Amino acid sequence: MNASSKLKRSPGRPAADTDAREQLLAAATELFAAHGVAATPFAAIARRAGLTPAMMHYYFRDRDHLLDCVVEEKIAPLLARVWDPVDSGIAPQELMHGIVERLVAGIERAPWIPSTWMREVLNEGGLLRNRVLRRLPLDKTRILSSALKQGQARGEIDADIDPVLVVFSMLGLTMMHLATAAFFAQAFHCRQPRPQAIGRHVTALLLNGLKPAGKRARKSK
Amino acid sequence: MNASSKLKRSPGRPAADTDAREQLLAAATELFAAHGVAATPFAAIARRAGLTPAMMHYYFRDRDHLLDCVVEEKIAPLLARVWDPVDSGIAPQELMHGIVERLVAGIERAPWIPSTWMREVLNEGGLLRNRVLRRLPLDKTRILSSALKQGQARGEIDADIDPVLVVFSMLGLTMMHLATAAFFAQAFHCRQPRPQAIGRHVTALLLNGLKPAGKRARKSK
Amino acid sequence: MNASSKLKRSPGRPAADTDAREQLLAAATELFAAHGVAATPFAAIARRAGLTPAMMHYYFRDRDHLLDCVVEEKIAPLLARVWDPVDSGIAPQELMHGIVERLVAGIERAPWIPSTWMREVLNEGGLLRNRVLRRLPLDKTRILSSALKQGQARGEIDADIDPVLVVFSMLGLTMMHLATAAFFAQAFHCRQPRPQAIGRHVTALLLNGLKPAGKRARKSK
Amino acid sequence: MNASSKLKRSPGRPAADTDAREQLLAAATELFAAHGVAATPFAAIARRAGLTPAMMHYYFRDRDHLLDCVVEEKIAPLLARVWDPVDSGIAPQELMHGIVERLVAGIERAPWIPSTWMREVLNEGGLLRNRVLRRLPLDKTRILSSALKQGQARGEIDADIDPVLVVFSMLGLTMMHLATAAFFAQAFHCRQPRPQAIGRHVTALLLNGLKPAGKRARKSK
DNA sequence: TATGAATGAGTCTTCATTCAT
DNA sequence: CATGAATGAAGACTCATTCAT
Repeated sequence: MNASSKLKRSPGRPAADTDAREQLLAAATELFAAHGVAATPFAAIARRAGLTPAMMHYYFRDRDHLLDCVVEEKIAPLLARVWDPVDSGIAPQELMHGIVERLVAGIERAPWIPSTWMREVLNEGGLLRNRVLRRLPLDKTRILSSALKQGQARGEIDADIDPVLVVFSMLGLTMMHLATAAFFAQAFHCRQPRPQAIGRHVTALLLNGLKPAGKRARKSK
Repeated sequence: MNASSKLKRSPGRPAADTDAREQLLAAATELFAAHGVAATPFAAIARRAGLTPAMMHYYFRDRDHLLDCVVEEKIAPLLARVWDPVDSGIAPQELMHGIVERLVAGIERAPWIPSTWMREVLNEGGLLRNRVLRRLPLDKTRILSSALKQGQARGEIDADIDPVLVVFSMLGLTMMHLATAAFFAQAFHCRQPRPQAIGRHVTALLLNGLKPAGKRARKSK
Repeated sequence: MNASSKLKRSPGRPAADTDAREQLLAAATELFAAHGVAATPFAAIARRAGLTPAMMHYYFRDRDHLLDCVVEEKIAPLLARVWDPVDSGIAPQELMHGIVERLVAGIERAPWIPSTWMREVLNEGGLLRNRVLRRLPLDKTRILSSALKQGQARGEIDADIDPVLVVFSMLGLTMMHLATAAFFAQAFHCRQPRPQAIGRHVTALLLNGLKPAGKRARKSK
Repeated sequence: MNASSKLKRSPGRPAADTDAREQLLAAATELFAAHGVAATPFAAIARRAGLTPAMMHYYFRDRDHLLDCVVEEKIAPLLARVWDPVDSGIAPQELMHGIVERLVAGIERAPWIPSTWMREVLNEGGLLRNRVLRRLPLDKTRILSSALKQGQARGEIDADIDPVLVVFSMLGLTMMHLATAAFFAQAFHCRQPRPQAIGRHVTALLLNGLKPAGKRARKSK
C-alpha cells in the first residue's frame, strides 16, 4: 500500500480522520457492490457512513479520485497477495490451486469484490476497468500461461485449452460463483454455497479439465 | 414474440411505428451493454435512435416498462431457444455441449447480451435480475442437474462437482468469456478470441472436467 | 444574425418559445452587466425571467453555450452595425465621429453592453474576451488605423498619437463613460450625463487631440 | 499604512505573521485581477500563497473584511500618492500631466490595479466600488475641475469639454490602456505597449484635446 | 499561530416525466 | 404519431465559515 496514494492522510496520526476515511471507503465498496459504481450517488456513500456528502469531497476530491483510491487501496493489494507467490518452476496445477485458494480467502474479507469485479472490471465500459488493467501483474500471469503451455507440450494438459484464456476462466469462474452465490440460491431454491465449497468446485472443474487422464481413470487402468 | 407483450401497437398497421420501436429497443440494448442500465439515460437511447425522448415514453411508458420489454422480447426468447431442446434421456455431456453451442450462436446475433447478463442479471442489485429470474426455464435446468447426478452415481462424473452449480459455471463461463473478449485482448496484448473459439474452449474445459478419464487417456490404453 | 447560431429554434414558429428564449437572454445580459458573468448564477437568470433553472439548460445547454449565444446574437450584431460603414477614402476624423455616434446609439438600446464590455472583454480573464476577439472586424479597424497614419504623414495628426492604440482609446473611452455614468454622478454629486452628451465629450476630446492646431484657435487668431 | 486598519496584529512581533499576511494580500490582488473578486474563492487565495484556507479567516475574518483591507492598504495609498501633489495655482495641463505620470508609475509596482479598477470600481455592482468611493480625494479632483473651468473661461480650453467628466476620462483612459495592453497586442497582432508609452499616448491625447490651439500652432504664431 | 475536520448552503447540470398541440 | 415546452427532483461539486486542537 503506497502512502503517496492517499489524497489526505495526517502522517503521524492515524486517528480520527483515518477512521472516517476508512468508513467512507467501506461504505463506498459496499454500495458499489450492491448497485454498481455509476448508480451509487456520492451522497449515499456519505449517508451510509453517517457523514455529510461534503466529507466525501474532502477526503476524495471527486468521483474519479474515489475510484482511484478504491483500486489502489483495496483491489491492488488483493491482486498482489493472490499473485505474489506465483513463480516459475511450480506445476501449473499447483499454481492454479493456490491462486483460487488465495482469491477465495482474500474475498472472504472483502466480499464486495466479486460483484464489483464483474460489473466494473470485466464489463466493457466498467468504471474500474482501466484502473485495474494497469495494476494487473502481467508478469505473474505470463508465468502461469507459460507453465500451462509447457504442460501441453508434455501432453499433460489438453491441447484444446487456451493457456492464456484459462487465466481468465479461472479468475472469472471464481469471481462469478462468489458474486452469484445468493442469486444461485434464489434461482434454484437451494442453500447458498459457502466460499470454501465454491473454491473446491472451481478447482475441481479446472484441474480435471486440465488432465487428459483423471486420477480415477489412471487408477482404474 | 407475444403480441400481448407489446405495450402499444396500432392493430392494423405494423409498419413505421414498429420500426421505430425496434430501433429504440436496439439502441437501448446497445447502450445497456456499454454503460449499464442505471447509467443509460432515457434521452440517450432516443438520441441514438435519432428520435426524441418523448417517443420513448410513447412506446414504453417509463423505465420499468422498457426493462420489461427488453427481457420479454429479447432475452426470454434466447433462453427459450437455448434450453428448449434439453430433454431427459440425453447424456449430460451432450446436453451441455448443445447448450453452449446454442448460447454462443444466439449471442452472435445479440452481442449486447453477455455484458448485460453479467451486469444486470448476475449481480446483486442488477436491474434485470428478478425479471430474468422469473423467466428461467427451471424445469429444463433441473433435467440437466438430474442427468449430472445420475452420471455421478454411475461414476462417470467427478464427485467433487456440484451438479447444480455447474449449470451456472457453464452459462457464466460462456457469458464471461464472450463479454470480456475485448478486455482479454487488451489485457494480454493478444488477438480477440472469436465466439466459436470461446465455445470450444469452454466446452473443452467443462467436458474434460466432467470425465474422470480423458479421451487421450483411454486412447493411450 | 445567423440562424444556425441558435441552439434551439422552431423554424416556422417564432411564437412562445422564442419569447422565453429572448426573455432569458435579456435577463442574462442585465444580470451580467450588474454582477458580472462569473457572479451570475444560472438560476438567477431564470428567476428573473420567471422561469425555472432547468429552462436555461433547455435553451442554452450550459454556461458556455449561453455565452456563445450572447456574443453571437447580441454583441456581434452591434459591432457589425458600428463598423460596417467604415470604408477607405473617408477622413479619419469623420470615421471616428461616425463610429462613436453609432456606438452610443447602439448602446442606448442595449445599455448592458458597456459594463459587460469592460468587465468581460477588456479584462484579462474576462469570460467573453476570446469570443469577442474572434468577432472583431479587424479589416475595418485597419482601415481606420491606415487613415490615421496617412493623416500623420500629411502632418494633420499629432505624431505622438499611436494610430492603432487610438482605436482602443476611442472604443474604451466611450464604453467607460457610458458604463460609469451612474458612478460618476454618485462620486461627484452631479447629474448623470446623458449618452448623447457623453458622445459629444468623447468626440471633442478625441478630435481636437488629433489636430495639432484647433480650428477655433486658428480662427481666433 | 495605518496600524488601526489591520484586523489582527501581534503588537510586539511584526515578523513572520506579517509576511504571511502580506503574501495572502498579494495573492488576493493577483487573483482578483485575473478572475475578478466574485470569481476568486477564498481557498484559491490561500492555495496560491501556500497556506490553508483557514489562515485567510485568521488574518481577515471574512470576505468583506478582506476587501476592506485591500482597499485600505493597497488602493487608498496609491490614490493618495497620485493626488496629493495636486494643488490650486497650478495649470490644469500640468496637473493632468503629473497625475497620469504618477498613476503610471504607481501601477508599475502594482500591476493588478488597472484590471481590478475597471472590474470592481468602475462597474455597477463592482465589489470595491463603494469602498473606493469613500476614499476618493474629492477635494483634489475639485481643484482640477476648477482649474479646467477657469481655463475654459480664459478660452484656453475647448468649451465642449466637460471639466468634471474629463477627470474620469483621464483616469479611465490610463487604467483602460494599462489593463488592456496584453489584450490589445493580442487583438491587433502587435507588441504590447509599455506603460511609459501608454502614459505618453494618453497625455498627448488629453492635452492636445484640451487646447484649441496646439503648441506648434502657438509657436508658429 | 496554525491546521485539519466538518458542514450547510448554494450552483451547475442531468434526467425522467408530463402535457398541449 | 410525434414533438417541443416545461418542470421537479436529484446528483456532483464548490465554498465560506466554524471549531477543536
